[in-house]
Amino acid sequence: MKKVTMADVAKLANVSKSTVSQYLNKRYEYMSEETRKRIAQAIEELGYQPNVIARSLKQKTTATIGVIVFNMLHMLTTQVLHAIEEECQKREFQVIVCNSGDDPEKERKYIDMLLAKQVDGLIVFPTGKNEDVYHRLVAERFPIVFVDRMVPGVEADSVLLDNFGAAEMAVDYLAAHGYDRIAIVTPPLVAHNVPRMERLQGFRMAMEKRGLKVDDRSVIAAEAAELPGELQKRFAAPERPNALFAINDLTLMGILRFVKETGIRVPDELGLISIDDVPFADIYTPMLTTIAQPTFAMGKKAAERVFEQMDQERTRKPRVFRFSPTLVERTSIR
Amino acid sequence: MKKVTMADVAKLANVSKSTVSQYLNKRYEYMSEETRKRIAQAIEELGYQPNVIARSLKQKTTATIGVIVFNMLHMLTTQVLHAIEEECQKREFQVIVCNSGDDPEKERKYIDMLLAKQVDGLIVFPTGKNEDVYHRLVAERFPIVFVDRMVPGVEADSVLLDNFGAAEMAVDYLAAHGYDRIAIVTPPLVAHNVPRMERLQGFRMAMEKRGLKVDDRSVIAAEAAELPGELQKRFAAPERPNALFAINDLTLMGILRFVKETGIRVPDELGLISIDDVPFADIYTPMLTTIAQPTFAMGKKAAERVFEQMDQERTRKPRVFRFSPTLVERTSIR
DNA sequence: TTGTACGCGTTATCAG
DNA sequence: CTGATAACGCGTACAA
Repeated sequence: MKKVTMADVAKLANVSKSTVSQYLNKRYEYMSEETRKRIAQAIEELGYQPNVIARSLKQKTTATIGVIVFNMLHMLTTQVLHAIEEECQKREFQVIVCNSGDDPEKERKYIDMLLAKQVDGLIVFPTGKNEDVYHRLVAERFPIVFVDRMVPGVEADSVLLDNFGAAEMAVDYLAAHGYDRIAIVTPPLVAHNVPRMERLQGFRMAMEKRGLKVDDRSVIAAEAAELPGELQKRFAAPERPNALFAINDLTLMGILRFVKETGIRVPDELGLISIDDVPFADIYTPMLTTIAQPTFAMGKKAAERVFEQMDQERTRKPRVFRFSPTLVERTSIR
Repeated sequence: MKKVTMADVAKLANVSKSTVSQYLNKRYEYMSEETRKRIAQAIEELGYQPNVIARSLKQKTTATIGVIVFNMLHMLTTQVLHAIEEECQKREFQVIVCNSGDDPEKERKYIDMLLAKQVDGLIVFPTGKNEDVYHRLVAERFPIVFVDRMVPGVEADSVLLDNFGAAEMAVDYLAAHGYDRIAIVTPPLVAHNVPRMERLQGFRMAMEKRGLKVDDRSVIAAEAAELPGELQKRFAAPERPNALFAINDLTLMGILRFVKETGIRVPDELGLISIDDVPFADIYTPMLTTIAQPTFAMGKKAAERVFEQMDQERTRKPRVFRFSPTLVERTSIR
């Protein structure tokens, strides 16, 4: 049933495979009106569909890119993916999506599989732990771009948030609104997680610049599940913070849970700001002031860059694209 | 650089291509320990990666399935996709994700592209408007399963929520808790959107069974953006509802926006229940009572079914899998 | 146990 | 303008 091939079309149209191939590739110029029609009709009649696999084998290109993310359920991922897909759609490219679950082993395996499948490019939200693979890819000039996180030492295009700026923005806004005991809330800090560290650095610098002291108690780091408990502890101690800066939506959730449990009043007792513009931000009471990432633009840029790398042979120096966050003023800050 | 092929390995190992092929396909049995080692080493040395495309051409199978969704940003989609990906991972399959944006044209185009790419199966959140294509696929016994929505008249595996039961569950729960003027809130009703219609039917039946009257004013249908306005109107009129049943998360958002604007007190003035378990359900005040879809199980089942269809030649009669929703009791109902 | 030769469906080259 | 014929990289009878 699906076995109708170019040869069949050729036979029916009384031409050779080559001619049919020409036709399919729109090289009509050297073709009589007549044969053209015959071929068109034969194709129609047989319901012929070209076999892309065969074409790929010959042309060494698959019109496919691979995307490896570390958490499919994360909203950032979803939105960036969406933008990537949209950009690929324009080019008639398709996207293979893989979820590494932030496991370097899986990531490596996926990269291998995707390469074996001859994808034309790769967009990776990297675990950061497979430097050797990344290096090899870059050395081979294989089109690749990192998103959200970068890998220090690997010279590849990277599409990132201006994490430093985002943290600074948070502190400045909080400080400008009269909060002086600000704590940053984050998942556990691990060195290879660049955005996390950058946000922390940005926080530290901004605090110092503002003359606000930052000590152990200014940074609250915990796994999402433990966060409410951790916060309880911190708020039981003296000099409790009067403002919290959540590094991402997940920690925000933890904070909100804590707030709900204890009944602390936001924004009067506690100012709240976070990175990532959660969908319920303006439905919550109070409405949540956030620092939004331009997820769509980031996804789009990532896709554009792979394509550019594919198109140009020459060795363009890899670039790091820093995207500016947007402050969305709402009412979780007085 | 990436041009190292089986022939190269064969040459270096001093064997023929076939032997290398044997090796790669783990047919070690007919191979001396010695040659095996030589091949292994040659592969290592050259960094050889088999070319899956060539293999696919020969074997007519690509270890790839296509998934076409109508809204990548919807949470249901994300979660189902996640489950699908996970299931594919076990089988070493990969997933090409396409977003139709609920546009039948795009859907059709994507199906064609995926078939041309020789995917081994298809999972579709169908727009419902391409019956001819669906029929052709089913007639050809091409592995396909529908998710979330089904297409009446097309005999294919479908993985769906028990929409009827979900609506009934909502009404029963509301009624049991003393609410008697219940309205259903939904996006515009269009006949080909099966879940929407099923939920409406379930609502109607359940209401009648309970002896609750349902008239024009019991169903509030509007585009997400217009919803708050529509609700305003409805609540200005006499006999305003004292409970709302949101058909999905999007309409829930509209309701919440309306509630926030008008200051209506939930659950005292207004009971609230909705299908889809939004992530902020237990963070919101009051905590939102919801009817959760088993998204993960649904995605898993969908993947399992494509695989089963692929595995068995014989014509199994297509089945419709109805998944039961789960009531998550919280406090938006008194 | 290993090698030869052919086929998978297209595209590219180069005569005709 | 059209048609042989040779790749593309791999799998596999069949032969040795």
